[in-house]
Amino acid sequence: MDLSSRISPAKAAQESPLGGQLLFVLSQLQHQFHIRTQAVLTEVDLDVRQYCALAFIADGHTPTQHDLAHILHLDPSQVVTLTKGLEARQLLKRKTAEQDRRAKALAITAEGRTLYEEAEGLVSEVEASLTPALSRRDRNALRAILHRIVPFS
Amino acid sequence: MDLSSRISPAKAAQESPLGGQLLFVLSQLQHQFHIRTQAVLTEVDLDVRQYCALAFIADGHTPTQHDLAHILHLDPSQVVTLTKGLEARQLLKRKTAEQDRRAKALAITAEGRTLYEEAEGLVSEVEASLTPALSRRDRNALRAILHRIVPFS
DNA sequence: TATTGTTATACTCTATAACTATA
DNA sequence: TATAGTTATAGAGTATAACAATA
Repeated sequence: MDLSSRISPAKAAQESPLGGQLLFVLSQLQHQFHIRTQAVLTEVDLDVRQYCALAFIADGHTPTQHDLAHILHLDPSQVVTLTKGLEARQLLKRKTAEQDRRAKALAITAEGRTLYEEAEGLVSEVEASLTPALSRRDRNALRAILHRIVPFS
Repeated sequence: MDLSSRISPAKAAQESPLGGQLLFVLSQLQHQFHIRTQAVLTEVDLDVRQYCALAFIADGHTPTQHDLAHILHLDPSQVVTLTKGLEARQLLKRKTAEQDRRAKALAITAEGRTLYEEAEGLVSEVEASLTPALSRRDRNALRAILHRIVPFS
């Protein structure tokens, strides 16, 4: 079989019409971030979803489960499992919100913050390793561009 | 309840540690592209996956199912369903590859190309609508940056 | 009457194993 | 002996419906 006539699938994709579309490029990039982040987070026994939940509350603000479901695009029923799991490990607390006794206010614990900071270091390394061609300034510029495209939703 | 003291979940996420991380920003952006593309593609009765498969072969090259599985990060068994569905609609042909009779060479049909071109127009509109703050030149620059980060995998 | 969270469950999607044909 | 594709099925992940408590 004439191997020399076959280019790699990756190169073929890049050169095909698919390779020029943001839909695809973003999907590929996001996929790389996800699997590589998932891999490093095993070191702190977290998955990407748990990490994002901790990152969301790491600055000390206390959103509800509903808020978390909204920003992570999860069903509220999935957030129950997610937050209970983190609470069982003492990484966050779920306390009845005083303004609305139906809601649970999510608050990070001291242990949660410590673990988050360790995890954040690992995730930063992934970010750096996936953007080797970019300086720190370039990475910040990219972040700004991406924010400008969709100012969250 | 004091609504004025509660900011929106989206704004809270943007201002939280989460909002500064490429992992999250890319995930959000990719999610927007996916759901909005999925929505417009109903007009041509395609989903995002089918669209990507057609885009991959739209330039006339004839990858195998294995190649398609690789670039779309799908299990080979899923590609069977995907490609058979498109073949049943005469949008592509699966013919035994002459160099390797185990493999199926995927080739777009005339009808497939016509439908793809229509779909591509719809997807371009989504891209434009999601990047309103960017000129066409800026969008190309972004594509280039993203390609530079991860030159496919 | 609507909303938050919760549970149980149905549903969908993905991964696995076993197989055929070919290399 | 390994690989491409295929099928059936197991497993994981997600969405739905019904409910309790609160607004």
